[in-house]
Amino acid sequence: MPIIDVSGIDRLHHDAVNALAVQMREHGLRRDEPVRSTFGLLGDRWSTLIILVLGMGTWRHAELRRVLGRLGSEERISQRVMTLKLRVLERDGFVCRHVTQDVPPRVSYSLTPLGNALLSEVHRLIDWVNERADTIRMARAAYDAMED
Amino acid sequence: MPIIDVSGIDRLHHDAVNALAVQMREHGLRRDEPVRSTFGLLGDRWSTLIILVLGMGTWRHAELRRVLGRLGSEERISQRVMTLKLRVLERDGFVCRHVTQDVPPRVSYSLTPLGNALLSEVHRLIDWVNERADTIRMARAAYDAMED
DNA sequence: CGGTATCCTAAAAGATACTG
DNA sequence: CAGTATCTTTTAGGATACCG
Repeated sequence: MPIIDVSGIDRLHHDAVNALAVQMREHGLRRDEPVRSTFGLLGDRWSTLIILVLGMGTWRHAELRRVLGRLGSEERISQRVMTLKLRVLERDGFVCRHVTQDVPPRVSYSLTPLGNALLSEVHRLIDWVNERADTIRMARAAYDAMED
Repeated sequence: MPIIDVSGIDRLHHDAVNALAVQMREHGLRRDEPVRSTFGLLGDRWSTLIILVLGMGTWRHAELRRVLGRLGSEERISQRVMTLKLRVLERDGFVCRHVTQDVPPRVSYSLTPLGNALLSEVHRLIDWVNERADTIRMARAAYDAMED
């Protein structure tokens, strides 16, 4: 019994499509489930950078913001977006938020063990792409040149 | 000689920040360079799904669009966006586009060897997240419960 | 059939001002 | 200091119509 309606889909692909459909329904490939949301983190403008910086240790809010701005060349992260991204990372268990009871309060952020594990995956993926960066750049040049 | 202006940044982090800054300038962590653009693919709404489906073999344009729509539950990918995403994937060398000289032309898409290598990384990353999906879900539940 | 052009909506991100 | 609220800009994505 097919999981998805395969009418109009090449017979050769029926089984494979159904297997993927099962994976999507049962193994969290839907939006807002861990797989998609984590992939989303990797792709957004700041989350991966935040994880890389927090990989160096614990940071105060203000310092973290400064260094993110400096790393991203001229671009700065707005206070609003940084808080937003840190909240999501904290909610998913990648980032830990420490607050002292001083006035004004001192807030600092660091990676959890889960966050450090994600950092390893990020590093692995960065290395993977870098090993192929020239291939990609050449493919781009070839494609752009072919556009007559 | 520091690569970035470290004034106002905790002394403890100077060296690490500079190392990351070097990596960002020299190893493609900037926007539109392979690392960031590839991470972007992983995070967007359709590219990863396209790679997973093309991992099953060669697809005609119309069929690919149908099956993507079916997989994403109710959501459909618009023709415009599918062409757009496929173009980017083709330009970067992940996807191969075949055109026959029939009238009307028959266009089909498949993964290149580089695309298949990326597919492996995607699968690895999906597995990594799935192994931790329950941890993430529990972190979310705890965070949401704590919001008084 | 596959692609493009045009227009429109929604989501992400930035700027700024204000608060405990 | 860190966070929130409000407003604006930017970008991603969708709907539709039309073309070769």
